[in-house]
Amino acid sequence: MRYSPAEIEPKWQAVWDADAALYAAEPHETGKPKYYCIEMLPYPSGKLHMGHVRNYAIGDALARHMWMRGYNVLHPMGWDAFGLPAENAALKNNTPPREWTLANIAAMRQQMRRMGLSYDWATEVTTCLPEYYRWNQWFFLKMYEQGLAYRKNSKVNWCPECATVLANEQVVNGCCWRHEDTIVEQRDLTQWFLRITRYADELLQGLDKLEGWPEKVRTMQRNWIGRSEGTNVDFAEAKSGAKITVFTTRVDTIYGATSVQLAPEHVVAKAFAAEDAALAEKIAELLEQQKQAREAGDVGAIEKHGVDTGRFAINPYTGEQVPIWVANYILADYGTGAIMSVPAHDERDWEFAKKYGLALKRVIVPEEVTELPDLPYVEEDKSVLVESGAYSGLSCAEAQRQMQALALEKQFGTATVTFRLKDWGVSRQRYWGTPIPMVYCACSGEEPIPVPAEQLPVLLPEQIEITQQGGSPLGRVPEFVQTTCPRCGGPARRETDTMDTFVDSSWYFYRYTDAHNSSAPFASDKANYWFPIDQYIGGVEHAILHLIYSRFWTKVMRDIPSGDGGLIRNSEPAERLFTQGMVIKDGAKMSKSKGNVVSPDDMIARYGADATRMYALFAAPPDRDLEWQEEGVAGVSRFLGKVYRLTTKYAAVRGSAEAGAGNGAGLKLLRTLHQTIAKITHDFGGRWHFNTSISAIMILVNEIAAHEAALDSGEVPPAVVAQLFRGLTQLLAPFAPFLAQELWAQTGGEGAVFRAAWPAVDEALAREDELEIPVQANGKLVTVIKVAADSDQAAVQAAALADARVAARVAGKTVAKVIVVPGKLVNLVIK
RNA sequence: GCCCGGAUGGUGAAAUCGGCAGACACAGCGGACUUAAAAUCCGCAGGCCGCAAGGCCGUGGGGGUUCAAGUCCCCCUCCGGGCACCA
Repeated sequence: MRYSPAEIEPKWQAVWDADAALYAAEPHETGKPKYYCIEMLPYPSGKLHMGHVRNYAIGDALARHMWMRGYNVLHPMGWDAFGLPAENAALKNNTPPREWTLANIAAMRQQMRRMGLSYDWATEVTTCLPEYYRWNQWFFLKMYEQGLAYRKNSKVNWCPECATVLANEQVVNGCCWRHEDTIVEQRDLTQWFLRITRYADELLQGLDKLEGWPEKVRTMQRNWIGRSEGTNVDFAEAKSGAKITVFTTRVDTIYGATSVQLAPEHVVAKAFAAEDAALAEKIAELLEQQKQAREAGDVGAIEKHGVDTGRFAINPYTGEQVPIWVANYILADYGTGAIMSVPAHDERDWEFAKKYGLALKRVIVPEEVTELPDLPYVEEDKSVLVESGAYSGLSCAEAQRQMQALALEKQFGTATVTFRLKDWGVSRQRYWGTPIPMVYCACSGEEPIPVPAEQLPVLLPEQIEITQQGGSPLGRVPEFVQTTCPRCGGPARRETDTMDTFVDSSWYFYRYTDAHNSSAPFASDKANYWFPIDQYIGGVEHAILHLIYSRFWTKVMRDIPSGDGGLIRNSEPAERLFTQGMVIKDGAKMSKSKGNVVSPDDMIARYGADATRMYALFAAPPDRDLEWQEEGVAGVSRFLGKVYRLTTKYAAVRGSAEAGAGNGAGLKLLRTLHQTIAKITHDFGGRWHFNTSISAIMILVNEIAAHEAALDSGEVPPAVVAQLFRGLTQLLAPFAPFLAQELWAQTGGEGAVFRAAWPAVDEALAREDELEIPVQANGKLVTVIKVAADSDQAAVQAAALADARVAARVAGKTVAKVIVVPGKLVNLVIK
């Protein structure tokens, strides 16, 4: 019988599908430790791609291993089911988004089953269904109550292709994250925002404690949050006394400020423009330049331009008047939209001042160097102030402290912290998303009225006509828009924007713990049992989208009063995060346009799910990019064929365990088995280098094949043969579950192989009794000697020196020193 | 510019704590089996010199520490990723 995954895999798939309890989590009362392992939920595009296969192969191996280690494992799967592709498909094929999405889910669920993934389908979450999204609305109302959800008019990112607003996190290099070549426009719109900035500090500080997260992700989040400590200082416009607050991180350089620079949209700049048509025109020009640079995605490349307003501002520290300029490189939405320009000590200010011939004044010098450094001198450490009144002679840090203290005392400024992170814009002018549960009524003017919680869900109407023109599609559905005001009972209209789909994925993993709760998003005790997630696995592309939003959501839920605490206890969603590398082909990310897409279906049809999954784990360590080579899959398939041939050949051999290891071949094989168990157990506990785990299994199988004659002759005791193949089968279970299950059954195993206990390492059996010790001369290999494992240093040294090749090398020279590293090597220092 | 990764045979990679560089595979070459092929099995395989024994060189480059460096330290190059006139 040849190895035939096409027969084995569907057979076991049917058995597993019929057993609902197989992958189900157990009740909390079980004495077992819990283990919550999840992979990021996919968007139901209709087909799995290789990136999914890799992601799920990693998570599945881990979940199965943890079951075998005796944990109570929660391993769920769900669907990030709202989003634009469903609407686009509707436009193209005239299929309702819901129908399209649910059909895709069914197809992908089927693919996952075919892959043999161990999900507990009883906890499946589909975010586009009302039983899920009603809780998005519920959370939205809670946030509204707490001032965390609010509406404001502002400049927002608009993708013309998506015909909707995007969050800052969804703009990549000035383009849409979904349409890499579509430049995002800036529009003024009134939109809903979630106040993620309220948690900015906690989100930042929490990163230090997330030791189980990749440093890379933590760094990306730190950069994204962009905390910057500084000082707000109020300058006064000389004529009107109008306040111009500037933000600076270097208040110590303020005696060197030679101008104030305003963003083109700054209120004061607008006020000046209103009185001066020529100036207004110039400012409009600057604004246009800035807008274009922003839309080109490279504000950094903007050529600096500015205009002198002819007005002056009074520096509150010096009483000096400095000219006020408007410049295109000053951003209205960072800091206060106004800066003080210190050309002597800032690169940008230096460049700008040189271009326009503005004054410069040196106020910081190195502490010790006698020669004055070239300008701009931006060093802050080991530097002192000069020409700065009473502050002259102070270190920069001390000057900052004293100057902040004065500003506070005289009430013209304050120490302040500025973040790059902006509030999360969640309104989307699209149909296929969660309706925002708000109502507008004449009785409250422009103030929105929340839909009462008992009226949730606000259902998304189905059977509507979808177009991309003219704003939110829901706005053209009168049955949806027209409603009754919850406050006055009169006619009112609903909010017609829907929520960003990242809302859905911000808390979905809590819902898994209580997926069918119809009175709450989940029960706190259930979430508290499973959370935090022990291991979260997904792509690094979500480092500053999903992974920052879901950290925010977790903190919000913790702060929602419930019972004697919050809704949950944990402050972070996941203890450990693993970001797997991309799957590439011919050196590039797989994409339709490049024509280098490898279909998982094809691979499974040709080599089986086991070989496909196992190759995804074998070809590279999981955190690195993986180059897909079909020959490699064929190689793994050949290997599995070898395992099948050998195991089935000896499957009927049984023997009493007390018979002992025997000697020779039997002992050697058992030793390798236990060394392999030790290695793989260790890999799961630490580095997750499954490529080396699988190579260890290959070494074991090669060793078995090399001893086939001894197995045939009966030289190896039957108990050893049985133990060997049982062990091999168990080691294979996390990586090739179908084949492992088949062989488990054939070798007499009961039930599911991945519910059998993970084999224990017999340390004594694993230990070699003879070691190969390399002998070096001055660090270069001379020979390898064999010594008994328990040899002491003197014995090893004697054996090394007794070796003929060593003697030949040493002849006529002096051995100055002998270094013996126990169990490792001998190095002779020869002169 | 700042920050985080990375660079090892023809290819994917291994070397977990400073201790035999290239495990395990893929591709290749040679052989067995076969009328032949596929499949399978056995063997060879970093580079250079050499019939061989053996020697020399070799982990992006340069320096250093050490009995010993892919691994530690300093400097540099290139590649990938993040942030960026952010005041």
